[in-house]
Amino acid sequence: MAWELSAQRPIWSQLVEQIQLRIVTGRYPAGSRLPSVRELAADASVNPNTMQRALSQLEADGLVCSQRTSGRFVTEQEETIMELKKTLAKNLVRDFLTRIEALGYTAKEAAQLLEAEDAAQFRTKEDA
Amino acid sequence: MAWELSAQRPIWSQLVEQIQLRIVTGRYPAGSRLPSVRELAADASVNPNTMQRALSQLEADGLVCSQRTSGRFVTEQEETIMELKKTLAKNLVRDFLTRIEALGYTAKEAAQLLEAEDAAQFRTKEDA
DNA sequence: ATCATTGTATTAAGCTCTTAGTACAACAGT
DNA sequence: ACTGTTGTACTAAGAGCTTAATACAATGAT
Repeated sequence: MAWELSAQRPIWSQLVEQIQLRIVTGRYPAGSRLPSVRELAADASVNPNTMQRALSQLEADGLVCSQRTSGRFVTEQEETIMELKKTLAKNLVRDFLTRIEALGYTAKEAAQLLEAEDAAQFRTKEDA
Repeated sequence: MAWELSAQRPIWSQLVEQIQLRIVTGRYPAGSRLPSVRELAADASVNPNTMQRALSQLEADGLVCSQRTSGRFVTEQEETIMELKKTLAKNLVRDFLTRIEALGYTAKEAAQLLEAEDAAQFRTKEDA
């Protein structure tokens, strides 16, 4: 999955989310070394300062730690990562429920919409 | 539902979404007169210019129309409103599916998470 | 006719975000 | 010892968002 950045929100914030995603999905495994700030920035077509800001945030959250001159590493505590994954999922679900109910749908109807959309995506993939 | 504004995204954009919500849920019925720009701005604790920008966007989308000096009115075409509701719901579902799958969950697991969270919310409401 | 209210427009200031460019100390590899 | 890479820090500029403060023409109510 490449970097997907929108101008509608702070880029550094989107970078935080997408690096989190790469960590919880194992693309950046626990304890592994991250690409350098400059490398990540170039890959995302973003200024190094912006990437640095995102990484500082991740470091403040305890998800990565920097070794000053040898690079930056993902935390070795796999439990922290699993917990993050659960939190992200729970927030996603909670936000979705809040929004869909604000629109006037019940949770049951939301589940039906979800099934319908999933089936539609499945068909699209099959056709491809 | 009061105005819920975050500093993380452009306020005018959030105002657009929340006014859309008030329209599709019938709080601002089709054909009805909206509060004045200044009134809405004061209610949302926002600068009139910011509210004006949101309303201009809604007008460009054909959801409201202004009568220059007598006020602004919700479109009378209820079909437009119903269509917006469906579109908003579909986008919500699609985005949720995309994000939850990016986290590593299948659509089925997502549905289970949804049920679990809904049950949790139900319990919370019962306790209150 | 008068006056308040309507949408709309304009200018200025302050803020955050982003980019660009530069710089420095600490370490690894040679 | 030297060189390149590392994270980190700083300044400057430009863009967008928000607020503040006005201003104006058109209309409705009185």
